[in-house]
Amino acid sequence: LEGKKRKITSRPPRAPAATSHSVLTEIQPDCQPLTTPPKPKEILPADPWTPTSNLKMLISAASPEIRSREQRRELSNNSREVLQAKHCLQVYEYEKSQPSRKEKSLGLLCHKFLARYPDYPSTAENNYICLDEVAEELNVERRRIYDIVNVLESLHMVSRLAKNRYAWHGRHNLSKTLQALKKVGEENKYTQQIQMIKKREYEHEFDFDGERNEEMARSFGSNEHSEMSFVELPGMEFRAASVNSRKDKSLRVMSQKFVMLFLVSTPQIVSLEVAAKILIGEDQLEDLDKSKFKTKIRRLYDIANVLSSLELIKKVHVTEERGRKPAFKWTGPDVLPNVQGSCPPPISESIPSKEQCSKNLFPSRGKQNFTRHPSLIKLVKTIENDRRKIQSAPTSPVKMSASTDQNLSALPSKMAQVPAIAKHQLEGQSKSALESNQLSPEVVPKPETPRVAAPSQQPALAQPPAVCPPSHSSVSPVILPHTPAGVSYAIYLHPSQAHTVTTYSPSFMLQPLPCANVTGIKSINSKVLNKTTTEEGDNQLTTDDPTKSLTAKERPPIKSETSSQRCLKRSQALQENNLIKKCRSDEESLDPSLTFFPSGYLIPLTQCTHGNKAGFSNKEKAGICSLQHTTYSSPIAGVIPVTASELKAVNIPAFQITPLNIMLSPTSIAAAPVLSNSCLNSSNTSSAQNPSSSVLNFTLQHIGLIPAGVQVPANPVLQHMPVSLQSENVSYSSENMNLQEEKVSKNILQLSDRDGTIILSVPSVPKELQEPQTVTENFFRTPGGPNTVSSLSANSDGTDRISQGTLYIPQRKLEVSED
DNA sequence: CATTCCCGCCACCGG
DNA sequence: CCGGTGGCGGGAATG
Repeated sequence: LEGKKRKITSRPPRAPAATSHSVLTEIQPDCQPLTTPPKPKEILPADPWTPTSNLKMLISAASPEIRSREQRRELSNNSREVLQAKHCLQVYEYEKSQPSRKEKSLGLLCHKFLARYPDYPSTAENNYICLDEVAEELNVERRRIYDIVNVLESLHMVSRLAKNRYAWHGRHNLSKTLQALKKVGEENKYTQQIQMIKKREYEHEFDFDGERNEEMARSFGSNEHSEMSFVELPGMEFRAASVNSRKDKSLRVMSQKFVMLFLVSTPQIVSLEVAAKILIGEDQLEDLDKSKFKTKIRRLYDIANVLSSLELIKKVHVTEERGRKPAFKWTGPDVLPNVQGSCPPPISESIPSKEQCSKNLFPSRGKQNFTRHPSLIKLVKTIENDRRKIQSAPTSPVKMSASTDQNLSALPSKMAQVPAIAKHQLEGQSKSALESNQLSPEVVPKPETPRVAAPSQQPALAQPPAVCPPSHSSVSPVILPHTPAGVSYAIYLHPSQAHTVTTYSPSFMLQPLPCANVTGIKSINSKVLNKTTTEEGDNQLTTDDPTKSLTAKERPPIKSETSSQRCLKRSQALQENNLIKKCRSDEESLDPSLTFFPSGYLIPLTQCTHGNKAGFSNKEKAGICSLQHTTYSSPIAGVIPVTASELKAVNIPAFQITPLNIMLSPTSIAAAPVLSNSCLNSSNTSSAQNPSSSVLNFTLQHIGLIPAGVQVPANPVLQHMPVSLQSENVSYSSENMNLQEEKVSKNILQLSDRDGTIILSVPSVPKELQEPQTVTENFFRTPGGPNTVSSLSANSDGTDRISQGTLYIPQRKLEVSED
């Protein structure tokens, strides 16, 4: 397998002047000598020597532009023949994909690879992978397989058995792995590091190097131990150990770290740049080696491609003032904080004291969830001890104990039916997603099944409730995980009220109500929301039907419209154009009076039907808003039914933001008086995948915030309650974002984010908002803006304090776009 | 030109 | 010592 094929596939990139003829002559020779045996592409059905076939080849090989150009030219000349040729050509192109580079992309290869194995292989089965075989079958050099396998290994989707041999585990371990990774990520203070980096670049890089370095050093200093090694899963390690010794392989570790970054940062978007810097910085901080950086980026692309194939992330672009940067968005399953028993990990940025951390991380009961990590040891010795105990504890041959934990995946295949469903629900299911993907990339199945806090509601398979233990937090939010459809159903109670509800009483359960539309809220929203735009892109896999989506955006008839099943999704172009117009028109229709949610936050509820997911694939296209039936009810006050389409419009956030104090602080949320971490966490997880995602995000944020703003008076009206926002969520919206969101963002408050760095901007501030706002973002700089803010920052010592700062108002908005 | 990232050389390591 | 691994970076394809 020498490099022969390479020659074959590669042809003159551009043969502009070349007539079909000249090109042909050139190509022919090349084609002939093809030596690579089984290459599909080489197998040309028709006789290669025919002019037509050559032409076909040529064209197919040519880049689109050339192709079209050529076609045009040809048309003018001998249209007849050419036309035919063209036709054939097209057929060809479809049948046999063009030998473009994309065909050989790691991502595609990975897809092929993954297609060979089930996501959830039965435990008993021997799922062995022979690298040689695979390489051969997939017709690629082995080297490439290593790339794939290495990142799969980093996720424990495979493990090495021996030379050339791997065992396939599929996604059984995924959730655990992710948990572990998240944990480690938190321990490593990745969040801070990210902030650090962003902050830095923020301030024009080296302007204040001295200061920066100090901070940098400090932040990194705490995690000196950074030479993080491979994170293992308890059950897995020795298996691999038999043959696999070095676990610190860079690609593997890099992959893990990369994933950690996603899990730890709140808008689950990580730009390559930041990732690269962090991954480099860990080892040698301040080694601004350019080539090194470049290499790192290359590697990250490799990893990202595989992760993308796994549908854990997807490529997006974050547009800032400085143009758009490549980034990736986490689309994988939301990672639950931890085992049930443990208290929910704090919000990503707020790192609890070590003791606390250790407690949280290592609840005495949940043994299997720990990762053995050196860095941890360094950090907390006590933890280490705990860990040992835990780890040393006997582990059943089966990877994980299927006990009460959420390891449905571990369930024996017997329960096949149930488990299957459960799994899907639990973890973002990829397979189905893949299939569905074709239709609409947008819909990413949400891992968790919706569950209600009330025991009664729990599905049979019920995993541990997402709810945090009552004892744990003063505020008891009821959190419902997201549904695949993207409808989130979390209910947050007013702190005061929630407070009383330690156990989730049925009374709080949401019940579906007839759909009624709520209007006016949207208008409100428009004022407060941040502006973010997401361009929808699609990857190769996704085929989007532009036509469909458009209609949805139209504002549904207000008030009486019942089931407005509008598809909010629309083509990018349309989106862009329309948005603006839309926004304007929409704005007019403000109806402030419609402030319904007196006391708790309303969160869209979906019926907890397991079946939901199943359907998603179909619907996505039709309207991502298959949510139409979703009803939202306010736990406390009346129920306000809202149709899905309205969902976006309805957002709570609007008035909630109105409150004078806006605390934006991803990092310091913990500092908030009464705060339920669990709540926050769960809220964070919402990703912009869903149609209403952006709105949801927003909502969630607020929700999360609410708990933080504990001070909320009993008075249902939230008006002056301090609200802390998790800006991250807000800043970015999914591709499905609809007009309202857009306009919203424009009109009022802008929360932008540069890659997760939160920036709060208030372009046009409503009077009510004029007052000083509280922003909790440590590194807010004071550009001299009119707005002053106090920022709450977390100090290294673990204490949070509030410092004065100025609200930073960026001129640019953050845009996340897919490409 | 910039972004992506394929390709495969070759060091390294385990057997 | 051999063959599997996989770091690494040139530079091609693509945007």
